[in-house]
Amino acid sequence: MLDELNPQQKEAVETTSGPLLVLAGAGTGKTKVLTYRIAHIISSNLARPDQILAVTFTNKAANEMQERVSKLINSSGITLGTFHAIAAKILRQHAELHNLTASFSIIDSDDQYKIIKEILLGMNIDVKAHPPKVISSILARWKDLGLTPEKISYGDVKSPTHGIAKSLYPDYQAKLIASNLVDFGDLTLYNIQIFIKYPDILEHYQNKYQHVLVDEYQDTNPVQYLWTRMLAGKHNNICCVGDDDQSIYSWRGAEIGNILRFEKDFANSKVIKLEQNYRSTTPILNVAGRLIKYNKYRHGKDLWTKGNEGSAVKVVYCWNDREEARFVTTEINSRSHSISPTPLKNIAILVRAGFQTRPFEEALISLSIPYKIIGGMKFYERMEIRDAIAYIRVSLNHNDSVALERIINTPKRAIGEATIATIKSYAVENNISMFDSIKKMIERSLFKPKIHSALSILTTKMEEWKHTYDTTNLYDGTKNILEESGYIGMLKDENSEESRARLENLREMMRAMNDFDRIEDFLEHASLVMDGDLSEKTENAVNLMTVHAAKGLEFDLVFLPGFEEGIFPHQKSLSTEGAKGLEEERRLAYVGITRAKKELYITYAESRRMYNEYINTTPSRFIDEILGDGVQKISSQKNYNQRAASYTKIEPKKEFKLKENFFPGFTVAHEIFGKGIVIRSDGKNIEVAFSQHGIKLVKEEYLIICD
DNA sequence: GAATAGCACATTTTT
DNA sequence: TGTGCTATTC
Repeated sequence: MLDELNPQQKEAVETTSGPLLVLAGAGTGKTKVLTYRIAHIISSNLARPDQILAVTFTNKAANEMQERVSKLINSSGITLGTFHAIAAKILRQHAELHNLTASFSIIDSDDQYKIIKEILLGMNIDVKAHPPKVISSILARWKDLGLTPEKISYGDVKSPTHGIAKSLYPDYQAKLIASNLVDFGDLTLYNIQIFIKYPDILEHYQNKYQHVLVDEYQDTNPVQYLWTRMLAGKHNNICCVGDDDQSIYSWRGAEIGNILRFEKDFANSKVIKLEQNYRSTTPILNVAGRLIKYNKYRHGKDLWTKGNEGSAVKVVYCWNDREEARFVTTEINSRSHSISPTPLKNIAILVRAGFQTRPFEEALISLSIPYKIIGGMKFYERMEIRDAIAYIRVSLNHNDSVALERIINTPKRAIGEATIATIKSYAVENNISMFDSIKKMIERSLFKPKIHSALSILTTKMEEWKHTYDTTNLYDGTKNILEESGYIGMLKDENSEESRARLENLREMMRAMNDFDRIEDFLEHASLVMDGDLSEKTENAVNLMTVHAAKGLEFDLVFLPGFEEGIFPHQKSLSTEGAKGLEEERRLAYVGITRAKKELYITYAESRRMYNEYINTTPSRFIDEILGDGVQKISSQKNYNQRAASYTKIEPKKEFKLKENFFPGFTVAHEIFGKGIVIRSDGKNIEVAFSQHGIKLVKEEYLIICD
């Protein structure tokens, strides 16, 4: 088994005792080391599977690791999952120590905003001046640092909004606990609080986990760092794998210092560098290497690869953002029509920020190139899914006021703001949950008849639904709740394209539920694991996503658009984080570059539409930093004209002049050929790339501009 | 209490 | 550019 590893990988796999840091550059076989190490520990009888703890950040990474380990060895029994999932599991064992029950729910950011907003309104604070979103992220950062409400000092208050956050923090926590809820940050934080307060509990886990492995160590925040350290504290067999050059989550509380400090933190530790890259060509690695060398705050690694082939990295000038999109998409189009086409699923457009995707989407649509956006609207973020889950949550846990409020008037039950307000104030006065308050108010006939009957039906049903899953499977149970509540009826009555899609999503969710034994397991999955789309179709489509979302992925052909000052590096990163921000932006660019296996295009536009107007941009400083061997600078237009000559019948010599009305990049429509994009124009004859009919030369009078 | 219209504001990245 | 929120009206 170990023969498949290079010397450094082998050393990392075989160094099983004591603290080990594996600095694994992009594409150097990091997951291979982790999985082989686990297999090696088990097969050499160094530990049993249940004595191994392996932690990742994303569910995707956890799944991949699980899969690859099980191919090597019977791995059942190992604790393998994300920080959040494992911490949730541990917290459920000891929930009562935080005044929770084992069935607590995990809320997402949307629920957080709602709770925070409500507290703000109660405090008579302007929600516009202190947005719940901002406050929620302040609280999250504090939790990342391990700061509980009583630990917030005036030094942590960096703005008026921080001050509001400080004063609201205790109420926020109290509200969560009262509703039997926790947020993301609570999971690991509550864990370490328990570990500190109850050393015997910590010791139990320390004894159990003889080997601890952490993936993407550069992304750990202080609490996660402490959590891992505590759990590995006894046997001290901790293996952290990561790449300081790929630390791109500081805004989420990650501390690159954790990985840079490793040798100081763990006495007698060993550090192994993996530098042989199995992914990219030499030109791509050269570009990546030149760029990242500008960073000061790093361990320092040099990636290399066998063989010297590979086409040059292209740095492309475009005159505006639409032209940039046009260039990229026509480039993709020509690949898929070439003799040896690159499958679309091996092509990615990686943007710095979400708003950049729009011109690409438009251009891809007009050329009829299938694409998928990764990390857009997530399945569980859909309204109907959240509503359904809220119904289930409040049915199982009547105290979950957040879920109750979400669905109390969905479908419409004539319960408006005013009624909800009276229920809440009654709840506060009597120190009971909203649900109990409704029940009491019904008993005392405090509602008007219409509302009285609506609420009494709802609460009675909820008490029934609490036991729905005792006798039925998850599919039927959920269907029952959604039908009896009128939710499905509401969507059926609406009978629109949208409502039918929502019903289909609900069906998809219910089908997925049958993979679980207990409803509680499904709820946990929904709040922690259900990332991306449920339907993991590996359809052949171009991948369009942010660079952040692309971490860990690889593609034959990668486009990195928007290499302009202000976008990449992003202005906000520079203005709020200064030099550190710039280094993180550079790491982000590094991550983007190292996604490419065979070919890489870096593009920049001279003029870009932001908000509503065109602004002129400056090429990114990163472009200057990567120039050198294996880089070719081209201009989108020139490049296009060369190629256009080879596939169209137009005489290549003929000079086209731009006419004001039909600028290249404009979407136009033709009566017969349909929609297309203008390539160039001499005023009378317009060369158009039609999505259905290919490139044609048509007269101006037959075209209309669509945008 | 629900529906509508008008207005303000946005765009960094997310487990 | 579009969306999401608020105020206004029914």
